[in-house]
Amino acid sequence: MSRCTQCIIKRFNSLKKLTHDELEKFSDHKTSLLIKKGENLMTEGHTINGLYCVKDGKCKLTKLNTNGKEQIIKFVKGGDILGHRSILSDEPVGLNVTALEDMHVCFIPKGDILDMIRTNSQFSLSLMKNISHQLNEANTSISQMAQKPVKDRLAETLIHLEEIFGVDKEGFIDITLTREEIANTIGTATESAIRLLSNLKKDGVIDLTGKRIRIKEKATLHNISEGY
Amino acid sequence: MSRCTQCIIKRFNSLKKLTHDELEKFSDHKTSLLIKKGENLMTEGHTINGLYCVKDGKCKLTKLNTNGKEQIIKFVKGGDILGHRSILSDEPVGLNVTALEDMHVCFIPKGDILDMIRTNSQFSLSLMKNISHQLNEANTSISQMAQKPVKDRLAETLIHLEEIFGVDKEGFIDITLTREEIANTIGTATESAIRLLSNLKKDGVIDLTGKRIRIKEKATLHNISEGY
DNA sequence: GAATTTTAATGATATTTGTCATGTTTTTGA
DNA sequence: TCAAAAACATGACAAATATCATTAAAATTC
Repeated sequence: MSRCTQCIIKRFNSLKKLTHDELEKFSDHKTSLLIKKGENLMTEGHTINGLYCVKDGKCKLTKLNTNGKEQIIKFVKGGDILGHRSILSDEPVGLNVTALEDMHVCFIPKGDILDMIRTNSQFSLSLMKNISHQLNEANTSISQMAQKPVKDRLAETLIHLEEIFGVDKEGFIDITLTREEIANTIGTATESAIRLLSNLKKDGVIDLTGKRIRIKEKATLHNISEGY
Repeated sequence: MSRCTQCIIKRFNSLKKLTHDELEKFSDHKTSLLIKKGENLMTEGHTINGLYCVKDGKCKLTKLNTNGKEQIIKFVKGGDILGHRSILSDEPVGLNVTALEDMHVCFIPKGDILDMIRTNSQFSLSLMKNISHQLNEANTSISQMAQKPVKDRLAETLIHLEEIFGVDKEGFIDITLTREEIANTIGTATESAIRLLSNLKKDGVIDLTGKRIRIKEKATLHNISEGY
């Protein structure tokens, strides 16, 4: 099995704060796994006993509401880590993590992570920075969900998706989502999301080819996201 | 000036993980301040260089949206700490902190906090736990804002306010908020909040006496919050 | 303590958003 | 490759929520 020391992915997350020897220790205990498209890596309410490092693939982090509706809280791609919030707060997992395409992830046991936090304060600080940043993003999201109309939130989401996943060679946002998933991201009915996307296309702000979305006028989209 | 070692408040937050000597060090550098009702302790976008420990008083944490509307993200009372998210992620403050009544807070410089994180891993873990918990709460909040109707969110908020602030001897929730602040918490128009509160009163679920709110039927309120 | 400002309340109405129904297109899987 | 299922699209309508206008009540200030 490949070694963490050789893995390029660690450069993108808190594991970059570890020394060669520390990484070797992780390598000895880690397991690699493949999560196929549609499968769950973590499930809301369950307990996990370790941290996941996403080598590649894309996933959605969701919450099931009391009314049975799925809310997409966040998208995660290769390079990110998952599960640290749960093991740090010693609470069950708060979100479902579902693969949007096949994913390769590594699992590092909780004990190793906690040991490392005790001995490597740089690692510790990096994890705190990560979660603190996420908390700030979440707070912004609360505000936008509460105050912005659906149209504005859709515009915001499209820009955000392009930022996270980038674009392919033809300029389409490099993620495939159903209209329902887009609706569940912005917190609206699927039909509303479809209608608003159609309008944006009609207005020449975006291109739609099946599930593929290309932003044509980012400035306009940005204005819409701010209510203009 | 009073010493941290003598302060009862530290029992309620991460400072409880510090030894007597460590607290003494904080005491030497800390400053106490009074924030009067209506004044800001922190302002969105500003930089702070330390952590605040709230000795007593209550405050609201808000965000100003691009459309000029205020969103209340969280309520904080004596015992909590503030500003750690910002200094840990090395980002500007993300929220305005406004006193809802006079507050006494202590300020501990960033350098002392960061030093302590490096040397006391229990303190470090406690801070992580705190932020991780907050992140989980924020994610839940996103989901509820996005998916639940205003009425449900109001019911949820009333229960939440009672949990945080408790009740006075007559059973009224021990916090004074304007209708506008309640509206800004649940993310709706002030008129809508007023109407829904009046309905809850008419239905005998709550009592309203001016700004004072008493929950009469918590079970009913809980059902409403889940859409029944 | 009277005047002024802020807050609360409520009706009328407009807008936004959701739901239901229906048909089409695309994707999936035997 | 064809049938079934899922996803997409759109119209018609209903429900939720916001906005505007007005009045009443409460709090603040001079």
